[in-house]
Amino acid sequence: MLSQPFRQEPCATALFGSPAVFSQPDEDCVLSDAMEKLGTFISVGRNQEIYSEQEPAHYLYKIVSGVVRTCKFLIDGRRQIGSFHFSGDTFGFTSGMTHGLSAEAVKSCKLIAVRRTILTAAAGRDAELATALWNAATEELQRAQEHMVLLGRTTAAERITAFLQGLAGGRFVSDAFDIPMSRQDIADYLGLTIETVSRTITLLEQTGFLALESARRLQLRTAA
Amino acid sequence: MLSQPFRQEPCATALFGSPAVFSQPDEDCVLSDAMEKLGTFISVGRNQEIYSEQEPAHYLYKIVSGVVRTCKFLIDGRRQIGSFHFSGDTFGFTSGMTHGLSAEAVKSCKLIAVRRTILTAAAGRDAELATALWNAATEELQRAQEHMVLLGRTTAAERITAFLQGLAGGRFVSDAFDIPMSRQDIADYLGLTIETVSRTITLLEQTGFLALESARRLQLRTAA
DNA sequence: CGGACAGTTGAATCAAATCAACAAACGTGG
DNA sequence: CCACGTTTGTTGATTTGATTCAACTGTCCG
Repeated sequence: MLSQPFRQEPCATALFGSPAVFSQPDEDCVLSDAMEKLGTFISVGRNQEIYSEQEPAHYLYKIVSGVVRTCKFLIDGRRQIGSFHFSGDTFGFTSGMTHGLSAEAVKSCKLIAVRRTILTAAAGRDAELATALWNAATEELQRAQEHMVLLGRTTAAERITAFLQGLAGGRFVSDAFDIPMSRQDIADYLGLTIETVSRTITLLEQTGFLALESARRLQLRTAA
Repeated sequence: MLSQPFRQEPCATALFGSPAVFSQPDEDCVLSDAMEKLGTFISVGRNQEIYSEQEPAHYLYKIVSGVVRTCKFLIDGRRQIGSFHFSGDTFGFTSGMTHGLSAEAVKSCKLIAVRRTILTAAAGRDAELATALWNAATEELQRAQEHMVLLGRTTAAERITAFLQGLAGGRFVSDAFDIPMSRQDIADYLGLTIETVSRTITLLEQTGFLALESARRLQLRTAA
């Protein structure tokens, strides 16, 4: 199973030492297979909530198709998107009984939902599955850690560049691709405002770093 | 086992919905006990490196005493501290074969190091330990997710406030406590500069939010 | 066609960074 | 114990990258 988007090419800007900004292709399918076997199928529409912050965490989810964002809100409405998830990804990892983030469909999604109790029970009988679960959690942790660097220590242009390269994944340069999320989603993911996102993309286009086919579709050029 | 620092009181500013900014007291000691049994004892001096980014990840560590920071560097030297760890904490979780962050002693530390292979083998035989490992990883993930909100969507004053409240933990107001890390460490943790950290602390002192006993020791007041 | 979003662009403002100087604390050795 | 250099922290003046406020354009869809 090759999850199409979000594989990271050797970073063009050479800013980062480590390669993977987003989720990688799922090498051991132990977890995936288990979820398909144990889970039930659900559909959610665009912008529909899958679960919300503070809600008891009964399920883990695997994405069959679509895109999901997980996010946190401050009381005054400020929003931080923690991660985007794509086909093949598993999300919903939580410590404790309740979700720390909410999850929403960026566009309509087909999901497989597995009860945590069932999955952990299966993991108790299957050491390989237990390891796969642990790996999935640490991979998500690693992505979060990389994202912290982006949020804490980089400029708007660097964030947008890294984000788009992550989206483009292993694609060849000059292959155009779709941006499934809105500018507001990108802004809330990168810790910026919509205006800055828009301006910076325009700037990168003028620099020749990318070419916009439409607002939601573009291609990257190698040149810095 | 009560790890002294870093328990979160109900957030005074009511900014955040969720309680735990940092590590909580270790409720199930399964992991801790296993590590003590399987691990070897090591000492590291102040600012000494425990492991570095990209290095093969052979060990997990439990802190007996001292404070550890984990961090990532950009090629031009910019640094982001991902987390601070205190007595009782376990750190060194990694997906894949190599560490994604480096770890350094903020002040001299006594650690217990356990080979990953040994720990995962033990987890294969002990479902309870496997669960404990998974929990530890997801707890770290949750802290990372909360930190992303801080880095992406809050002001300098909010970051400093949240950080100091996290450090103070469950202490009573007017109990003074030590700050084990430098201003530079705080800055690199919160995505700020030393100057801004220093200025903001001064500001919070003038506001009456806190009282500085010395640069490395202070007490919080409830009043905003 | 027209209303509602979604995205872009411009001008003014501001929070934090930068550049620079100073002060306080620390450790080391005479 | 004090002198001295070094590190760590504070404060001031200025600059700047990103935000804010505001207007405008493009696009989708009944």
